[in-house]
Amino acid sequence: MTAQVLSETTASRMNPTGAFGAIGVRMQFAAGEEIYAQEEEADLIYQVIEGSVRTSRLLSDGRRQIGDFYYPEELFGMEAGDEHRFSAEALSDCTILVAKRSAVRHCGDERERLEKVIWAATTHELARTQEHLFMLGRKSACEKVASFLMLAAERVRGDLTTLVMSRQDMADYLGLTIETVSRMLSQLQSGGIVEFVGCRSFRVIQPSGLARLVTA
Amino acid sequence: MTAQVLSETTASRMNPTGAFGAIGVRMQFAAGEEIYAQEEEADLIYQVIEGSVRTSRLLSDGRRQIGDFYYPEELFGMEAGDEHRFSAEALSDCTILVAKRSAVRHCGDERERLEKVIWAATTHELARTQEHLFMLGRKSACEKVASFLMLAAERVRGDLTTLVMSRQDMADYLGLTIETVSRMLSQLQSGGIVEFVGCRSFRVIQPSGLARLVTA
DNA sequence: CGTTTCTTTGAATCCGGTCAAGGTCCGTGG
DNA sequence: CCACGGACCTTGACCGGATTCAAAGAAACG
Repeated sequence: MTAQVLSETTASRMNPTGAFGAIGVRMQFAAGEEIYAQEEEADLIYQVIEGSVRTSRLLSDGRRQIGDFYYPEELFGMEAGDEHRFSAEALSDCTILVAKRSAVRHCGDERERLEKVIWAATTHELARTQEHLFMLGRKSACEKVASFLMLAAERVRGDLTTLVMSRQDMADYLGLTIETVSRMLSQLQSGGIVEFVGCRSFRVIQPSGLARLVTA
Repeated sequence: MTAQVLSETTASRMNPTGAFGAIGVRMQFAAGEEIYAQEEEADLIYQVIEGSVRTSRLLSDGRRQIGDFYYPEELFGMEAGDEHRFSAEALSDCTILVAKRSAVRHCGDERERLEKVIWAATTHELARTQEHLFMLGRKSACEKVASFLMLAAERVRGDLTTLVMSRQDMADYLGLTIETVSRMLSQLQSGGIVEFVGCRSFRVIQPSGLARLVTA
């Protein structure tokens, strides 16, 4: 890990309201850099301050599954019961707040609040993972891609949504190949459901049409 | 829910060491009966005492995804951030210990222990879900079925493993059809990897062959 | 402006799904 | 005790959606 650790005082000066306040340390990661490794045991918990992060799991033969994408303010790294099943990498250059879980215990009046925050993030993570699971198990390629776009669009205010990840990342999140993702995107576009502006930004033209494909 | 609620004193007499001790209530469910519904909000947490349970999610068009299977001593129902994304049904006749989460808070000296138990179960659940997610996204039909058998066999001591679920349940857990599951089982059997004794019990003949297919 | 990387599109292939038939296991009742 | 019926499981033939392989096009970068 070649990431740069900022001093705790600097961190506090820059963002005194990060989820972990005094016990967190800021770190910088360059795009593509690993934040933690698969099978690494860790007592750490992370919060995105700036940039975005993906968690992924790699098989020896190169197959990859992406767990999730994380954006500013979101916590990640909760799943380490004993060790991480997924690794985490910076999608873009980013700033991450890192805190030691065991430090929460010696945190006095903050303790209660911090435990609540971590608990909420963990159950939220579980819910998201279950949603993702369902999508992988029972949705067609077209429904998967439509769901993905819909989720991305919901994160944004304003009608233009920009994707922070590559087609390969989308494919590995959805359990598809890049070619299939690309084809489905073209199909959704020629069907008048969405419109792309360059390959990383799009606009939903027919929300109802998109919603129908998502099949909740 | 037509399940029968046993009195708390009866419950305590029958199993004084259930995870939730005093605050738990025993309930009986018949095979196939629903324990809680999809989208039901609940502050409850459950422990299998006897029998087995599956969680599942149904789409309006009939597609179903099974979340997981639960066996005696295991906790389930943790994912209700706000509401359940999956329903839970009894696979066989079973006895379930049900406790109110909010009751844990007023539990005196037991509180610490109970919170720890629930926390452990939740992170364990998250880890299992991630494992399952990976399987659905990136494994072939054969690898999925092999993984399923391996997991089932690991739960058991002695060489004969009995499956508590139908082929349909397996298929809906693995994101496949019953026909494909059946074909893969036949294939594993004719390849000398496993041997079935009736359609619900099997024995692993070649552990290394099975492990190779699981592709960790 | 050239090079590299990422994305799209097309054609051929293959894995898993669909449809259909037959088999097995069990419980019920004659 | 055996015959019948229904639920579950297996197998086969065919089909189709997603992958693979290949090439062209677009975008990012120095």
